[in-house]
Amino acid sequence: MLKIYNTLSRDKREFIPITPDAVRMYVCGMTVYDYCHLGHARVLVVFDMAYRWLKASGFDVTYVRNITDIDDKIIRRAAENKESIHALTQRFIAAMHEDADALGVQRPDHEPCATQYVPQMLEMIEKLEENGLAYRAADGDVNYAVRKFPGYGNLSGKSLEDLRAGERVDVTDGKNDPLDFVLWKHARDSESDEVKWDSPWGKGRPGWHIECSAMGSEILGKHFDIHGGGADLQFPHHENEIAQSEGAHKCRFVNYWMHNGFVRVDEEKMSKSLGNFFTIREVLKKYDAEVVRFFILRAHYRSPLNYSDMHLDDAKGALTRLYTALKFLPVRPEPSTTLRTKGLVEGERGDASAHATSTNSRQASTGSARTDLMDWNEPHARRFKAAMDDDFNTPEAVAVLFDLANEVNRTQSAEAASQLKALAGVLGLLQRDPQAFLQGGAGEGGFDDTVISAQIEARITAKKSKNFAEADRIRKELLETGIVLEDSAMGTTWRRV
RNA sequence: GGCGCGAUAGCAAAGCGGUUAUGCACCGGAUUGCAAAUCCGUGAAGGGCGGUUCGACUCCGCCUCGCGCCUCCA
Repeated sequence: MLKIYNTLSRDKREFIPITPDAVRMYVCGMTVYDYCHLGHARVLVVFDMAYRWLKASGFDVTYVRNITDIDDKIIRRAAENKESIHALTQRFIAAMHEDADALGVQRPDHEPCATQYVPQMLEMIEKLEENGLAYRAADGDVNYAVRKFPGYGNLSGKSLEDLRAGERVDVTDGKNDPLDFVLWKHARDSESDEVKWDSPWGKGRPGWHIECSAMGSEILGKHFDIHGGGADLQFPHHENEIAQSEGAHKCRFVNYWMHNGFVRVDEEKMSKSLGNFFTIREVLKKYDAEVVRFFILRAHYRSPLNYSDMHLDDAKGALTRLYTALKFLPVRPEPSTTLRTKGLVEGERGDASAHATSTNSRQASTGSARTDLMDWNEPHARRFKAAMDDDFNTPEAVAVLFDLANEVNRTQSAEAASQLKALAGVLGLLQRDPQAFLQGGAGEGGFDDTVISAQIEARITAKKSKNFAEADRIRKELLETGIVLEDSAMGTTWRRV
């Protein structure tokens, strides 16, 4: 039984989908005007993990992660760069995909761009107007009348009074209440036609919050299961989404709200305004993408995650241990063809759901494709599943991986090795050829493979003639370039530090 | 100021009212020509003060400290 911590109820509860066996999930994605940083990487990886686990648990998942391709910062940046909005956003959407792909993030089922859903947004704003929740301000903007929505503040645990008491809310422009937010921004003369859309309220462009409400309901329906995003979106963004969606549709919007914790640098939130951010691609120059993914998954998604080279080094060492366990062992064949992949996915689904629905008969009929690949009754798998079902407790799940690695090293069991690879695969980890990972490294200079092989041969010759001084010299020389040699019964292998 | 989250061994990070988390580092042993890797073993913890309990790292209260949201932010 999967339990999810729901920000709305502030506790962990059993996950019950609206439609049996199906999950509809929406996650707030990126505003594309710059490269993604590690904070974005965390959202990508965390919800990819949730997506994978839901699928592995037998749910038919529809995952939507939007792209904000129109907003103040985009407009400003495009102007600075003297390029079109479209050129700018396309560039950074491509960059985002590169980064996400590198991190092993599966593409969502839908990746809608805000600019493609303006009609739906207009429709929603009109509904809000009809329902008496939106009004046209003197400056031409259309605003949401927050005080007219009774549940405002429920998600973030704030009351309107508390919010008003805060001195940080600007009392400006045409808002009836300082807490009201913009649904539709009127066009300014200075702005290019590229950011102007026709509307019943004249030319303009959508406010930020409306896009998620409109795209969510358009693609997933008015009421869906899971909505996620970074913890900083809890207020006001998600609070406003609720007000918009429930205000327009007059029905419940989302059942489970999930928020991931921040990435920090020196115990401070990584953010653009603080300037303490590292872009994904920057980090990937120094660390293997899988190390970064492992680093993220090794912490619980709701906890803060401190970034530093030291921690990445630590993660690399840990992942190395896992891959080392798989180094000499044959694991079951990779699903390389599409048919095979399809079979795997379906089997995964059926198998896990059979397990999830405990002891019924589905197991026999659906387990076949996957049974040889994954035995969910195996003790490690059970522990892994229990951990993941407990609000996606990946640190615990990863601990199971290490216990399995120990068993592999101890028993040299191909079954254990296969199980290790299969369970790790559920997290999007450990799917590469171990040698490729161990010998990969950042590839900053040093010897190439042929030189290394030659050196290893030379060392073996030296060892045979008991010339240990020479053998040690070669080993030391390689070590200085970051190559570690490991002798074993199977011969000498090497890896990069 | 309002609201919320957190404090676990040298570092990182989980579960759990009583029984080894896990990874890295450390120490001892096995293995190795020596290493590395691996295995076995030891050591190392729960911010402070109270309370509940036969028993608390785990529940409750208070305090201290840290972080976050209240403005764009993943």
